[in-house]
Amino acid sequence: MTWPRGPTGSVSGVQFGPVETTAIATDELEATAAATDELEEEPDETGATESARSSVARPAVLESTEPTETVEPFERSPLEVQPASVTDTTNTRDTTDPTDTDMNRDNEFRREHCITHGSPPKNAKGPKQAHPAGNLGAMKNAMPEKPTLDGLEARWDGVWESAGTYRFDPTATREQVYSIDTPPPTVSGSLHVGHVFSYTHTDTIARFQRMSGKAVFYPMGWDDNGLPTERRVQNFYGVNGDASLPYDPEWKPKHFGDAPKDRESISRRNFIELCQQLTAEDEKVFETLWRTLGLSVDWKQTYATIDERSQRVSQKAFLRMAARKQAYQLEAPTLWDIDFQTAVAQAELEDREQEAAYHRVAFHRSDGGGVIFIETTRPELLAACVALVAHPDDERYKPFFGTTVTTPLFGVEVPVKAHPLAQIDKGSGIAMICTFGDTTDVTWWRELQLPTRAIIGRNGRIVADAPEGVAAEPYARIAGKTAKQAQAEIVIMLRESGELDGEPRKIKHPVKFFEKGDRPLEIVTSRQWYVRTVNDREALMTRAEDITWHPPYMQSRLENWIEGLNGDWCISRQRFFGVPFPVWYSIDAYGEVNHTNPIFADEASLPIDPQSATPLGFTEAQRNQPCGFTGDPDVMDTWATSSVTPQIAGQWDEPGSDLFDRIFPMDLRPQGHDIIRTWLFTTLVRANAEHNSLPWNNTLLSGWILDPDRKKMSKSKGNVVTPIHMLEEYGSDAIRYWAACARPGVDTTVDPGQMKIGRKLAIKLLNASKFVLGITGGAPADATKVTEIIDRGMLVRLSHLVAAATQDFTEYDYARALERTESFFWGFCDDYVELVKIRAYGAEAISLEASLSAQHALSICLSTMQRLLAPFLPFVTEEVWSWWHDVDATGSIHTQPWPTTNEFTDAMGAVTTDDTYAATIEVLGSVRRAKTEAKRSMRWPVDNLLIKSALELETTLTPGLEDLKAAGSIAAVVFGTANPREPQDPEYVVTLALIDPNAAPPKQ
RNA sequence: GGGCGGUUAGCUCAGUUGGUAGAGCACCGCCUUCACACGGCGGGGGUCGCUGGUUCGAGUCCAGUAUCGCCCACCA
Repeated sequence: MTWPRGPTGSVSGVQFGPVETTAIATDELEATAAATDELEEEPDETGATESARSSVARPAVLESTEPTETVEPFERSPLEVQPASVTDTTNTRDTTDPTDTDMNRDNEFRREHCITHGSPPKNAKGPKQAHPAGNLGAMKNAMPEKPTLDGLEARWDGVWESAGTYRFDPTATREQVYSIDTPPPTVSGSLHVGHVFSYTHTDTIARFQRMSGKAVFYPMGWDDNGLPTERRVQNFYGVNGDASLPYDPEWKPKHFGDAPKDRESISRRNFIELCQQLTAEDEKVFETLWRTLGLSVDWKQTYATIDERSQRVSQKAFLRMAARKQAYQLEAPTLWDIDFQTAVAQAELEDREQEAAYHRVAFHRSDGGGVIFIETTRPELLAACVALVAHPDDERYKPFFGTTVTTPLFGVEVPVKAHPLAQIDKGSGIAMICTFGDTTDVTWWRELQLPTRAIIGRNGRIVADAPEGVAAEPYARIAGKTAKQAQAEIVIMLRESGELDGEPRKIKHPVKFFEKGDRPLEIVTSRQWYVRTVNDREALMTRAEDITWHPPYMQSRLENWIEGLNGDWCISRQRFFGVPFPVWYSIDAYGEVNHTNPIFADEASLPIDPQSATPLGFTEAQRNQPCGFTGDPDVMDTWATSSVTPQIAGQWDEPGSDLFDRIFPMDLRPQGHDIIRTWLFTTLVRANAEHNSLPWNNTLLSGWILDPDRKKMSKSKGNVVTPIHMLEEYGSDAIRYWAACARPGVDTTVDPGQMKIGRKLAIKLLNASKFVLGITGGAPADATKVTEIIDRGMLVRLSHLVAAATQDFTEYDYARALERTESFFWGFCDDYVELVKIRAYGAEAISLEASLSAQHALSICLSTMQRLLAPFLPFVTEEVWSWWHDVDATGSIHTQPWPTTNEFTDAMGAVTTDDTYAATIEVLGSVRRAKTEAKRSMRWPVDNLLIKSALELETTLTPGLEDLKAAGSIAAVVFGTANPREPQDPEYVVTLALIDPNAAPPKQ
């Protein structure tokens, strides 16, 4: 056996205690110290005495047991943790003189071994016995005997609300503010786990910014505007809105959820009141969810997209656009949903694969020279045909350009035109242009200056009267029919006339739908309000580049969209529950409405409803009368309101308020990537035009939530998981953990496994906090007390973590910050705490300085861990923080400063590396592995640990050797030189020389 | 048709300047209750979609390609 070459007497300030006080367990010594000397003392068999003996050396209890001159560990009163059985042995402690002169090293190490593996368990028992609930009341917020996550949500949500923890400071300057353009959820929609997912991402950022010292402006809006709400109100109350009816203040709904099919017609204002009643209920449900989830929203900063402010802001912004000529009105072909009977915008389209059939139809050449075959999927539009078109280079049709043909059945003479959009290889290469079958028709119609022959009505049926020049008799057979019925009839008629060549060929092709609609869109001519976007393409593209995108690749989504813009933004909708246009039109003496000179409302009068308000210079009696006026019947597109959410939340409309200037341009727009072309784009359009600015500097895109089959979750698919159930089952912190693990923009699976891990982490934080605070007594950390190299090494690591996590958050990579912090935290629990807990408890042989060093390092690290985890696990971190901080006096953990590396400067002293700490836990891991391989408990005593090292590991390891020995129950450590000829680990080989596999397990 | 992203252990996913493949879960084994059994320790498991190229060296860079998903498009 090699003699230890380690330090003599004192190791890094660890001073060996007097021999007389050493507790020795006989059995352990017999089992493990066989190679060393005989025992010198009898063990003390009584647990109580052991406990007492070990406890007396604990710095944490000294102050409250015996006022001695040697110990003053805490600046303020620690826990009352001394065991009842404490005896006056305090003074046996000798912290000044190692006096090892009479001892040979063998004895010294053996004794140390005995102490460390014999005492700590009993030591550790000390606080547990000594922490009756009554005493714990001395804690700021009673640390429970058995910590639990249950009930934390309700408890802390209440505290935060009454304390105003998340209130925005309206006096903060723009530089001090961090403002968030929170997405207003559609309250009439169902709650689902996707909400929880993406809002959690935002909340982690908000909490980080708040702790970083920013005044966080984090409002909540409710999107109760638009069609989903209308649809619910119609079905729930059994009513229909009718803009032509007068408001009836006495009117009350007769049905609640049991409405008959024939609906009652009510005025727009009555209808809107119902919408507001119903959505108010929905908002409560959402708020409950958000509070349970722990969103750090300022609940004083709320709005609804249909409330008075939203209407005022929308109308004000509209009037300004109209004044700038950015908004204009036009009668033009419009994308039209025949069921909702409203115009829809390009952004609200989606393609759906539909069954269709090519019908090969003969057009007779007017010169009598035969027929030209076209192929169409919409033969029912034959009566609406205004031209044929082929590609200018198509040799087959070149001869016919400029000539005319006659439409089958209806006998209309139409020109044959050339246009580059016509595709040579599609169908027969020549297409019929109808007004209007699709958007290409509109392009051709406009660019080739063709006449209009509209036959599809706003209800989707063929209109009653044939357009001019169309044969009336055949037309009568399709009039009044739906498109589908008309198509069947036309096929019959074409067969009868022999102008259908062959049978229709079935195909599948994409057809444009309104995203909320059930039947394909039609294109009808109507008068609508538009906002210019196409002409601003370049400016918008520049704005898109100026936004910082998280993740960056999402930028191309917007650029794609901007490049593909093919028309201005149609903002008027022929619906009821929305923001009305603050516009009237005069009516001339003949009853014709004058649309060219709209009468705009005065900004000061907003919000107004032109259906009930009277324009200046008119009386209400003149409404809808010749020489009178009429109100614009339409409402704004939901995105026309949503696109000014920064202005709404910032109270842009409030005359005396400077709030808007303090929060705009905002810092962050979080949202789903599915609404880049709508919400993100339109907000950009509005801010660009109105403020010549970005609406916000960053946008954070969340991914989709997928069910376990990797399908997008949606209500219609019936695979939606109710978030409330998950929150109840796993706890809010656990759900937040799951959400925060997902990188920005990454589609994510609902994963109960990940939620369990989050719960595990939260529970671990409870227990680790309880344990550490049990050791330190909850005293505040004092960086100057950290002296041990091993403690400083851990803090070096911690400072790296803080720097990295802070950087992650700055880059909106909350997930990486969480990953790092979580990983460090488990290492802290498994390695550092295990390594130093015996020293921190302060067994007899350990110096006060060494013990305090561990205690204060533990305090520093615990405080840092709790704060770093606070953005992710707000409930459990507040709970454990409250155990050792007076939350009432010094505030919530969520308003504490975010950790900075400056906090560690003093504590780290001159130590700049974690070499010793790293090497020590590395060796400790090897010891564990060896014990596991020997199928022994981690507490199994090791008599002699041999470390063969190719490098000078000894020097590195020495400062932490006593901790290593204590944590590994190791009596002695021996260093050897590695044989360079043996294949081995490049750094070292650990051999547990003397585990006696036949020995009995250590006695309890 | 244009664009974007994914493809790494059975599963869910990391892998930041190219340098000996990672985590958690699941699985297997061990340790029992001395903060935590809602625990601890350890182990097995991957030719990083495929093919080329650059390089001393490629999961990482380049060029193709397959496949899944998404966005966009003038889809007769």
